[in-house]
This record gives sequence, structure tokens and C-alpha cells, in this order.
Amino acid sequence: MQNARSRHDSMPPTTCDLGEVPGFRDLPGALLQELQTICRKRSYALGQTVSEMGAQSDVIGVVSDGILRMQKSLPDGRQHVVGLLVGGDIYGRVFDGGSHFSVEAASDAEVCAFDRPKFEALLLRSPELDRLLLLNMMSELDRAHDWMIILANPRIRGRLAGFLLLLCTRFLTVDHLITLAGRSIRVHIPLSRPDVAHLLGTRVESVSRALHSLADDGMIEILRPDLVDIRNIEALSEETGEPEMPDTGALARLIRHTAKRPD
Amino acid sequence: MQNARSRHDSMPPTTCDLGEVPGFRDLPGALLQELQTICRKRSYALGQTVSEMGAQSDVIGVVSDGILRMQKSLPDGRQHVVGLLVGGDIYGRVFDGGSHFSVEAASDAEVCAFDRPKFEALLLRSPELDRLLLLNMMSELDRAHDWMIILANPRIRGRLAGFLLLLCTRFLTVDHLITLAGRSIRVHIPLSRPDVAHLLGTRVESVSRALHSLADDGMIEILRPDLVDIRNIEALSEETGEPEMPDTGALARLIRHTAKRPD
DNA sequence: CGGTATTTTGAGTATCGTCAAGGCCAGTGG
DNA sequence: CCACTGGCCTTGACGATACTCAAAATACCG
Repeated sequence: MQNARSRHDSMPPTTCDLGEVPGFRDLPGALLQELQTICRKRSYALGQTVSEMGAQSDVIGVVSDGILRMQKSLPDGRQHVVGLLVGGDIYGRVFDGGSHFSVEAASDAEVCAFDRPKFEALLLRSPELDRLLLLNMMSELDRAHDWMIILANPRIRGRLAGFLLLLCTRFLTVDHLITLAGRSIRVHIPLSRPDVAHLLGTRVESVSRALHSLADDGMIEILRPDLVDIRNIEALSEETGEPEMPDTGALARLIRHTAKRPD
Repeated sequence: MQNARSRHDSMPPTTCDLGEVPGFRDLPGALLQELQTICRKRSYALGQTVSEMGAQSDVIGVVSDGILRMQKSLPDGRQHVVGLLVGGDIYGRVFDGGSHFSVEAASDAEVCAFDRPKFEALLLRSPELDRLLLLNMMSELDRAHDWMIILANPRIRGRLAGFLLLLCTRFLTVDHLITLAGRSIRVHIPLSRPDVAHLLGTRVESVSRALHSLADDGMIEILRPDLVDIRNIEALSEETGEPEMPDTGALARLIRHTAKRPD
């Protein structure tokens, strides 16, 4: 973690192009300009700490590329993942409210970092930015609820199925995490087994077994530990028991996409 | 559900006293006045539907008394609780963002209902109100994360312990849900067994067994199915495995409160 | 007091957690 | 270059836990 260049500057911080970031690109030009002036681009390598839980980092961040993970630090030193952040997502304790989690890079990632006081000042002056933040918060809350429903599945297989489907729907638009390979959906899992296990409330062995169990039933194919092909998304969806899928629309499109090719 | 008076008017709607509601009582007087003029008090009986998931209810609500539950409706008709709302909590799809859940009364409850367009207009003019909403959202998100951690506990006993502790810390300031009886904490569980079971990702039988298991170990005492005394909150806290408790401060105060009386 | 719904208990089975061992891969140092 | 180390993933065996099904007991309501 300290071996290469130190903490925050694997790359020299520069202004970043917010026009590229989903959500921000629709903001009025003048506001965008102003945001540009108070932001610095920062790059993080996989595993680097972006923001500590305890310390008041006084930074508001917007993910511009890659994936970050929110996690709560447990007193015993372990970390518990409570969510993932992708392009356009905002983190940081605005107005000192909530957000008592730390942030780590789940892949090589880039963020736009804002000085908190300046960001808050701008927030008070700009209804558009304020609204963006509010909506962001709301969808974050929605996603947390989706997580809860997945976690509430009594069977590991079901939880894992829900997890995979969540990755599909959430990361469909993002990056190179989801690709369509033939008539199956290729999903990259941006978490290590221990993290997945902890997130799903189980152990690594169970995750491994459940994953291979799904593979044995032909629903998925395991290409690498962190790369699986979904061959039968409908079966996977039924596996969750509760067809309460996040964003059924996107899922439906995916299904049609994969079903379009006969045989 | 339709047997008594119809949907929204068990009591004639009147203006409500926002000065009583936590969070709102600290708002500037002028703003409070303005809020008063666009709100209507509504009363709901236990089990009544406050807000449907699909329908754009065009209402922003603030809980003034009692407990509501947020829940997602599953296609198979069942409902999955994803959170509880108490005095001061805000619900409704502001700016049409997120919040795709329905709301039901978990007890007899009162809410202040705002007309959505008017509320949003006021929101744009008032930084204080906006900030209140944002902070509310953030703490809601935090709580969802707490739920996730509880749900991620591999053992039912642990999940149930976390659930009880969450009730303690969250409802400490609220209503008559938490009372101090002798040197133990009396907790009212505002959910039926099926709801608790579904929320914790298990079955009613397991909930019952886990509850009685905790009782056998002397950590709690079951007075009624929905009323338990916590006799040893520290043991209960350890039971969760992950001392990642929500709001350790309030918990600590509780512990001190119960520990103060020697025998 | 009876009827219904909810909660609890019981028995059997499936699932999952636990412990232990082995394979795979990357980084390290000889 | 290669053995070594450590982390991660997988597999196996066993015991504990939790789910399923069924029935009894309790609470709730008129």
C-alpha cells in the first residue's frame, strides 16, 4: 500500500472532466465550470484506501471511473462491505451527516475530489447540484434496500443468485464489468471471496460451493473465480425465490437480449 | 382494511403541530409557519396502508407519532419490510427519485402529509428544509447499512440480537416502545412474527426458537410474543459477534442505566 | 365461551458452518 | 531460475444449525 507512490498521488492530481460523469454531465454549464475549479482528479489502485471511516476526511468525492466499495470497519479489524460505488456515485459526509463508512478501491479507479466546505457552499447556492445529491442519496438508499432483500434470502444459492443479478442490473451501463458473450452475460465480480462471503453473511467455502452448485445446474459457468457467464438468467432469477429484482426493466432487456438468439 | 372508515380519513384532516416533530422543531419559525400551511394531519390505524408503492401518491409525509414500516411488495403478493419510520422521519418520492416502497402503519400512527409539488417548491426556496431532508436521507441510508450488517450475521440468534439492539438504540427516544423496567429494558416489537422472520431472512419457527434460546440463556425475558425484557444487554451485544453496533453511544448510556442499579 | 389466527413445539432432513487439507497464483529471496 | 511463502480458492468430511412439515398450545376477538 505504501510500496509505490504514497497515498493519494499515484497520478499527479489535475482537474477532471465532469462532463464525462453520468449525472453531472446534465448540469448547467456554469455550474459545471464552477465545480471544475474546486475539484481534483485522484487515481487509486485496487485496494487503496480512498477515505477512512473515523477521520473527517473533509472531502466529497464523485466516482468517475472504476469501482469503489463502501465498508464499515468492525472493531475486530475486519471490514464489512455495505455497498459498491460506480461512475457518478457520490460519497462523503456532506453537512456532517451520516455516512460513517470508509471507502476503498475495488478496482483501479478515478474520483473527482471536492473540498468539503467549498462543495457545501456551492450546494447552498445551487439547487441543481443539491437536487443531484439528493437523488443520488435516494437511489443509494434504494440499492441498500435491494441488498437487504437479497440478504434476507434464507439460502446461500438464492443470495448468490440475487447478488449476481444485482451486479448485472447495476453495472449494465458501467465499464467493462458486464459484457455479452454469445447468448450469455459475462459478469466480473469486483470482490474477493472473503468479501463476497462477508457481504452475503456466510463463509468463503459456502460461497464457493453455492457458486459451483449453480454452475452444475447449468445456470452459470465459472470462467475464473471472479468471472462468470450467466447462461440462464431466468432460472437464476427464480433461484432467488423472490422475483423482487432490482430494476426489472433492465433485467427484462437483458433477458430478451440473451433469449433473442434461438439455440 | 376497508372495514372502518375509508382510506385516509380515520380522523378529519387538520393542520398539525410540526413544532412537536423532532428535526422540524429546530427549523426557523417563518419556515415552520409556511410548512404548517401546506400540511394536513392524517391518522392511520395499525395495518392501514399509508402509501402504495406503484401509485405516485404525490405526498411527502413526516411521521409525527407512531411507527410506520417501509416495505417492498413482492410479485407473489407478500411484503418485505426494509425499514421502520418513526417520529421525524420523512418518506415520499421527492423529485420523483427512488423510494420505490410502500408504507404501512406498524402501530396507530399520525403523519403530516404535504402536497408534493408545494413541498418541492418550498424545498427549492429553503436551504434549511433541504438540508433537513438531506440529513434525513443520509441517516436513513446509514440505518439501511446497519440492517445489512445485522442481516449478514450467519446465525439467527445473532441476527435477532442485532435486531433487538437496533430497536433499542433507534427507538430509545421514541414513544412508549422502549421503557426501563427495573434494571432491564422493555422492548416492544412492532412487527408480527412473519414480518420479523422475513425481515431477518428466516422463518417464524426459527425466530421463535432463537428468541426462546436467548431467553433460556437469560439474556432476555419474553413477556408476550411482541414484548421482551432485555436483561443482559452486553451479552446480547456480544451475541451479534460483530460489535458493530448502531450508535454505540446510546447503547452505552442504556447499559450504564441498567448497570447502575447493583442487583 | 367458542373460533380463528398467531405462536410455539416436535421430529426429520437439508443446508450450512467448521476444521482440515490440497491446489493455484503472485511475489520474495536465495 | 527456482524454491519458498502467503493469500486465495476449492474440495472433503463431520457436526451444528436451520428449514420443512405437521401438530399442539397460546393469544386474540367477538
